[in-house]
Amino acid sequence: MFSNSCKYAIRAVLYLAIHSNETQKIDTKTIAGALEVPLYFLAKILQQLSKHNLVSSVKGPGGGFYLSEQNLEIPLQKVVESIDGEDIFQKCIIGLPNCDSENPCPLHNEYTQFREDLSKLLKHQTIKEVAENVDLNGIRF
Amino acid sequence: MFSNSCKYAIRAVLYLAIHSNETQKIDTKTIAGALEVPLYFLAKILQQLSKHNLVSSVKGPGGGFYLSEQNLEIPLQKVVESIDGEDIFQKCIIGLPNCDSENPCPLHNEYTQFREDLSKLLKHQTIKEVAENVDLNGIRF
DNA sequence: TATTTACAAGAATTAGAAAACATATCTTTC
DNA sequence: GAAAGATATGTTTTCTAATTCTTGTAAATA
Repeated sequence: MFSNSCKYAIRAVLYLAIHSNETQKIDTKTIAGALEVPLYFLAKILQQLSKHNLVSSVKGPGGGFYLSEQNLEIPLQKVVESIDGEDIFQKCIIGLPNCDSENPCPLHNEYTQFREDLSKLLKHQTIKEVAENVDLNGIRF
Repeated sequence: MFSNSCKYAIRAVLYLAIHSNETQKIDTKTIAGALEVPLYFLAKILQQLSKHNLVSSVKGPGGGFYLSEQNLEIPLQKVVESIDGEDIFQKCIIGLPNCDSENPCPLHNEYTQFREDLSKLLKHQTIKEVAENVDLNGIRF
């Protein structure tokens, strides 16, 4: 479903949502250690997210990545789109170019149902909201 | 979600379900042409399916691939599993090793819902049943 | 206050692994 | 002997990973 890059991006953003703020920046090494993902690979992903203004960063001593109040209001979908492309949820599940409700493939309806469920979560909930859920339910990442 | 190989496999099997039978074999070239997929790549996939006894084949002149009555009773899930592995539907959507209902990741519940929907289709419906739906609704592949 | 120094992100390059795609040869069957 | 799958090998492309160098910032120091 998601690429590895995208999985790491989601986890990193949620991690930052919980552990960072304007005055509490976190460097790549710490994040990579906490999530147990490849350091340099994660660094690249964070740079991509930074370039898209989905996470904030400060260079230099005491610097690192963090989520600003603005960042926290972004829907999680933006993170997914910035890594895996905007059409990840629009493509046919078995790869047909012209699969839609008019010409559905055999799996179209089941898939559409899911797509809407997950899309609802990603599109309408902000990073902040998802992260708050994480806190509440003792969810791990 | 599915690999290209798996997408091609699903489409090829459904194509065979509709257009072939014991006396009506279809050669790789024809299938690849109909589905507009790479010939030699598809050939390899069909051989994998054949080795797993998910499709039937006959060599020599007039030979080709087809689905036996037995093949038609196989759930589509077997096709997916034989190409993309058995655990494709059991893995956490953001890659956490110990994500389950006890320790759910933030997307766990939404994903579980989908997994069950799609799994129902793949596991409990035979290739024959899915293919019949295709015929009924003028679905394309 | 100006300058140095260290730290951490940014950017570009290289390398390795895996997936996708292609070809050639062998084997079976008609 | 010709047709068609089976097998084995080869190439290309994409994805993932690692390295190195550059740039910017903060803190220390003279």
